[in-house]
Amino acid sequence: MTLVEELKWRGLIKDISSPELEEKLNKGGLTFYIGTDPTADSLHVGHLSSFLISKRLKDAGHNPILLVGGGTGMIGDPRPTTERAMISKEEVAHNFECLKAQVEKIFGFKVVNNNDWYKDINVIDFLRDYGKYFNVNYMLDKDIIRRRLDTGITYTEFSYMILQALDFKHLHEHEGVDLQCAGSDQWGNITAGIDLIRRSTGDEVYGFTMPLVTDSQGKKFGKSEGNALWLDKTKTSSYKLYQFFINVEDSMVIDYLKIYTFLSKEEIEELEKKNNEHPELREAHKALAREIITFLHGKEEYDKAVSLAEHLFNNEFKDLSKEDIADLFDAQDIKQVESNTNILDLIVTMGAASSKREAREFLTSGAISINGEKVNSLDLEVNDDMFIDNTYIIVKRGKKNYYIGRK
RNA sequence: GGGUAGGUGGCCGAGUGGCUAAAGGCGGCAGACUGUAAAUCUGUUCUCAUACGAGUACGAUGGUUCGAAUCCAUCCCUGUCCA
Repeated sequence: MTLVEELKWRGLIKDISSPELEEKLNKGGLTFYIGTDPTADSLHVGHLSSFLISKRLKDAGHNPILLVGGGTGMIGDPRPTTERAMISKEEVAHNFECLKAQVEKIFGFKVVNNNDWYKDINVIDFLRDYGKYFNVNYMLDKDIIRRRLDTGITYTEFSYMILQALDFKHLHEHEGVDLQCAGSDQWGNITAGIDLIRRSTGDEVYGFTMPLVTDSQGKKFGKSEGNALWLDKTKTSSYKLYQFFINVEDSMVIDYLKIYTFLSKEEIEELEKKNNEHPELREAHKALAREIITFLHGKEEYDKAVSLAEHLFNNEFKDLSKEDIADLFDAQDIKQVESNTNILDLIVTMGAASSKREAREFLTSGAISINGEKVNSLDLEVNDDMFIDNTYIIVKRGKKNYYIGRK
């Protein structure tokens, strides 16, 4: 299977700038880049699919560069709906440092910052050297701009595509970059860069995008309870990642294996078969969680997540020692609590409910368990006997939300 | 600058003086059923409160009124048309 055939099989190619790119991809030796803006201090699962492409291309003999947009991050890539809130320069700088460190650690690729070349371009040069290559009619024709015309878009965000085109050109001239890949929402920005380079230098460069990863409802994939799943394990524990992937819908799990893992076609087809015959075993889900967590955080973190899940879902934690619990849970997830308090207060201080009123609601609807036993009583007093190994107390809300308290 | 249509709870969207903490849908949370799946059904969903009640809220500020998301004034923002 050639690289392009594999990428297509995995469902990773949506738009491709020209047919000749396929040949070049199969041949190897291209220098390419992929970019992201420092809008937060960590990448999240939503970024993962397109970042993994850089790994696939690298393994096939291409040379990756990761651009973290310290400059573009201060402008804001237009979203389809509304204007972005601006991020302070200090925050962008901070986020940049975090992302750089993270990306180097996980992917091990060279990281560049577009602010390094923007800072020497003044307004007049910008308008003369780059602005002249962009007809406003051309810009208005881009899908993302058109969608914003009825809700409004500021000049700042309107200019974003010029900056990204400029990035492509800079990297083409200074780093030998001939290819840009990204998520499909970036297609307009990529083609803007290809056009700029062709018109200003005559060189032919390429781009391709991958489809947005969604769930079966067509919604963006990669959020748990509405929150992003961060690739920084101090922000999202391996256990949470494990839970997320193990709970993926059956109908999507094979697609996700193709997108998010490096398992071979044969291995994935084998898992597909198992998934069809015995979905309740969730072999495919387990493989998905295993591959991703091991890639991101290592085997040890993965084993820890599995062990924790087994204990929790088999209700085995009563026999655990305090050392086991301290080992299984991340210290950041353990809340300090006091004995001899009312159950309502306990639930609130542990974060399982946001107010006493809500805590009451959960208790009366049978959503709360303590150390594996359902609690309905509103006026239960929490005493020393309820702490495992006289140290920890485990509150469960709903089916799979666990909260750990330490005395 | 002028005309015009708008700005409602996380989102969409009804509501044109009291019965409105504000219909309905989506999303979220919880329960049942399951396989920690999907689908379905049920409850819940501004904040606080042991369900009494209180506080905040319909772009902003002021006003009319016993009473305003609803009327008036000024301002801000968005679309759209004209210049």
